[in-house]
Amino acid sequence: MTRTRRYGDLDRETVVSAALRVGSKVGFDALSMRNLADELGVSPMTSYRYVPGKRALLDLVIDAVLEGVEVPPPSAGTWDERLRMLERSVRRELRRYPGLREQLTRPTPHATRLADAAIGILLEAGFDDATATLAFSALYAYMLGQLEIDENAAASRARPRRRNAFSGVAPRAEPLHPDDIFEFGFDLMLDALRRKLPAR
Amino acid sequence: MTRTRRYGDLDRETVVSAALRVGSKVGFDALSMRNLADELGVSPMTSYRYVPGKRALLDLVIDAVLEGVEVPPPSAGTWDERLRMLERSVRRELRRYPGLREQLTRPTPHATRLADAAIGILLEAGFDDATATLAFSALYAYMLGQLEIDENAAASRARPRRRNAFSGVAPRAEPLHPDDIFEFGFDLMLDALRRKLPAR
DNA sequence: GCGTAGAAATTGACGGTGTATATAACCGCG
DNA sequence: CGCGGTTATATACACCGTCAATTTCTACGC
Repeated sequence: MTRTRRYGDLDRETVVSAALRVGSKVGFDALSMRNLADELGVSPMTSYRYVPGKRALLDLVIDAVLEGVEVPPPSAGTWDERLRMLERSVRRELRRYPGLREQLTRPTPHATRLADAAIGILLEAGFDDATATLAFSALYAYMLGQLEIDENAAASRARPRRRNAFSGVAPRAEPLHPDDIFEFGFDLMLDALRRKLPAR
Repeated sequence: MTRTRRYGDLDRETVVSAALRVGSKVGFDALSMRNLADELGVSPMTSYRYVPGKRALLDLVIDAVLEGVEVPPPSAGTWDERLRMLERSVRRELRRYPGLREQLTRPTPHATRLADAAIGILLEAGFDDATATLAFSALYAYMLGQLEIDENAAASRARPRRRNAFSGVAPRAEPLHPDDIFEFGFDLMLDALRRKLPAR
């Protein structure tokens, strides 16, 4: 496949998707410009013609992943249902590529698109600017944190070292599905938010 | 200072605290076994006699920082007040060392001590095992996520590149203090949790 | 068909990383 | 003093991101 590459047929998108592939295979922490070049069947410096550097490449990868998330239209349900769908989609997409999350450190175009959408939903629901902003921040932080926790837990599981729970999955209860853990906290926030809404 | 070092007077604790110092100075991402050695006035491989490797060193650093957090005793207030104090302390400690948080990937002894304490408080409050676990996970995830968000925001601020909000601090509202943002979401969760408590 | 400009890809190097291994320096004890 | 074990160092390896110089290729005018 990547063997028969002809002179001109490399472009930014090909590089980005190869990076996504390599990252998924070896982990995004182990993604390097060199093994990316191997995947492309090309020498290490070649990618630099299509991408300014590694940091920028990762931003592009993130953005490509987030591009797949679509915002539920108003017809999809009430504000809280739509918010849940949106946050679930983002979460699902990020969980598809473990290790990518920690690279999400900057407001890429699609990240801001999704943030704006979430805030928009909150504004429509009747929250004022400040509250909508705060609520978004809370929901987003929660999602990020929950992702981080279960990536760490998954990593611990992979390298067993010593059987030890914690990291959100407590010692006493039998292991719960990450989705259920996630929904629990999300519900807490939505419940409290609903109550903050001015009566209509 | 680190100049007059005599033969035998190096130990694990000295190494760990030097690592904490270097990390605070140059950022924990830029902490290396080599600049750590410089700080200690010693050659690069020396630290390996006191610490198994870099990953383990970082765990020790984390644990040392978390050691400083004390659990509020029952006399300190109601369950929710104590939970808030605890989470605030952890947050404050982690914020003191930006960049350390992303190294918190494993259940070090003091991390589990604090997690157990938090779950303990929830159990005392009257939650059953499963709910206490879930609630802890939610509160902890939220704190982690909020820390991540404002570390990223701080990094963006440091390297201005392009004036752009997002990352939890939305475009429309004037910048809020991270503490206020944090408390907002924390309140949401506590409010909802209080309501879940079986009537007494 | 040929020559050539410009794009595309490569080569090689530099300074950095974590760490395995082998060696040297030191100190206390007999 | 000498010897043994602890402690520190030196050296080396494989890998990293990326700058700079160079080579290879392709498309186009003649």
